[in-house]
Amino acid sequence: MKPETRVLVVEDDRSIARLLELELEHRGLVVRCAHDGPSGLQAAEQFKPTVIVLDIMLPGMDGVGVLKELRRRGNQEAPVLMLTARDAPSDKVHSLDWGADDYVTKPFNMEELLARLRVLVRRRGGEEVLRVADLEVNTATMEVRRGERRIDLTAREYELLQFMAQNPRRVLSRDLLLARVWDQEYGVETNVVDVYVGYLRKKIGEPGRPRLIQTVRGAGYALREE
Amino acid sequence: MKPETRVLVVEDDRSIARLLELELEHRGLVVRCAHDGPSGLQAAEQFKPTVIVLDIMLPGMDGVGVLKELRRRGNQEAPVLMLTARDAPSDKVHSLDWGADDYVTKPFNMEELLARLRVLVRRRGGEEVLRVADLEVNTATMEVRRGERRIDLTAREYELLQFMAQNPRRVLSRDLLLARVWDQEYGVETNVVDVYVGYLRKKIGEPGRPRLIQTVRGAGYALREE
DNA sequence: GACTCTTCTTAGCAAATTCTTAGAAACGGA
DNA sequence: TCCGTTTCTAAGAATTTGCTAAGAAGAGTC
Repeated sequence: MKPETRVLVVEDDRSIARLLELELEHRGLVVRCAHDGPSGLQAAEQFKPTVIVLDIMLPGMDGVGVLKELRRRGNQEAPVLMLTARDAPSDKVHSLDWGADDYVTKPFNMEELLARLRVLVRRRGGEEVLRVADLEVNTATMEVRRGERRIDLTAREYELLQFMAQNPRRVLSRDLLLARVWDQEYGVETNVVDVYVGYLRKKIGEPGRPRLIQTVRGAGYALREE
Repeated sequence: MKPETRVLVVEDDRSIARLLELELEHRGLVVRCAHDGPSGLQAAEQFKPTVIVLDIMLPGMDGVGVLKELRRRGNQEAPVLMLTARDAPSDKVHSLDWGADDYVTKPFNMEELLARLRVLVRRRGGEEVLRVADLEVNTATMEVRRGERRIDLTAREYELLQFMAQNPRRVLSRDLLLARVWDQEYGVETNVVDVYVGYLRKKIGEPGRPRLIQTVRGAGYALREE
């Protein structure tokens, strides 16, 4: 997930909100919390989140109301993940119907929530095509092309390339890549990153053209032209 | 929902019928009520509804009978939402089996009923025939063809294929497919998806042509040409 | 009750992927 | 240029993943 992914959590239960905030921040996301409908709406305007986690039960205005209002305004593109109570099955139908993109029932499993969040972020805008020079990464179909040529990547190779394409020009340290692509804790001794950069270079390289993945000695790698 | 959406309610309990009528009209739908099977059938002919809400328990001829007759006539394209009693689970199977498109158990939640109705209407109004290469999936008749060849699928196989056809080219993870097609909670360990993809491949495959359902190793499956 | 059809599980094989290792190559400061 | 450090890469071991056959369980049908 992009480091600059912004998550708005709208949840009146402070301890749940706090838990979410900590977990999400731990994953490198930028988090903002709101504890009722109106402030949630306001935050959606100001904070411009990439994705919104919305509790269906809120004081003042319930989650469905917030959702409706968000969709009515129309300027709100962020996908919405609903938090619903286990014993209110009709809510699911309802919220999906009003434009929620997915839902998780409380009490939720954090891994599941993160997984669903990741899906939403990835598919934001439906078909997101990342471009660097003549390299294209389609995050919906997971297709990678270099000019006309289609490139087959393994899962890991793809994840690495997608992450780099989401952060073009930026120098990404091995530690960062390990954390984001390999989910590794800090301080593991390995050179997988180097190895995979090697794989990618071999696959996306065009003879006679400069490499897109550049080595920044002592710092890491960067995906960029020239 | 489109304002010109026409709903036929076939329900012998006058107060329930009336409630539905008011609620639906309040949402801008055009409503007609019938209180027994034969007049329901007649109304279906004359009123030409977009969608039919049908009680399974009716005097004279029960809902399943009406449904059968509707489907037998064939000129009746409208999707049918069944109203079933809570304690008659076998009815559900029956009615879905006879061509009902969805059902709601009584006593029903009005919001849920509306949501389901909306889904049915949208499905109708939307693309009826999904196409990927020379594969056709008719969501109205549930017919599947590959070129000239008609393909017989089981219910599950069909649901899986329809979902994939509704998301062509896109890589669909096993988790997503489990959630959408199997209604599974997150985190279940199973390989049903793989097995059913295998079934589909065997049925929709054409010798000497590349498979339409592609495996994206480590990620999921995608329905696409080439 | 036997038969059929469908759904789903299990288990084992085959193949692809992931990651480690270790030596080669490249780099940059003196 | 030389040398220590960093990066690259080939090769192979270990693990994971996907596919399929076979069959159990359940429901419907004759």
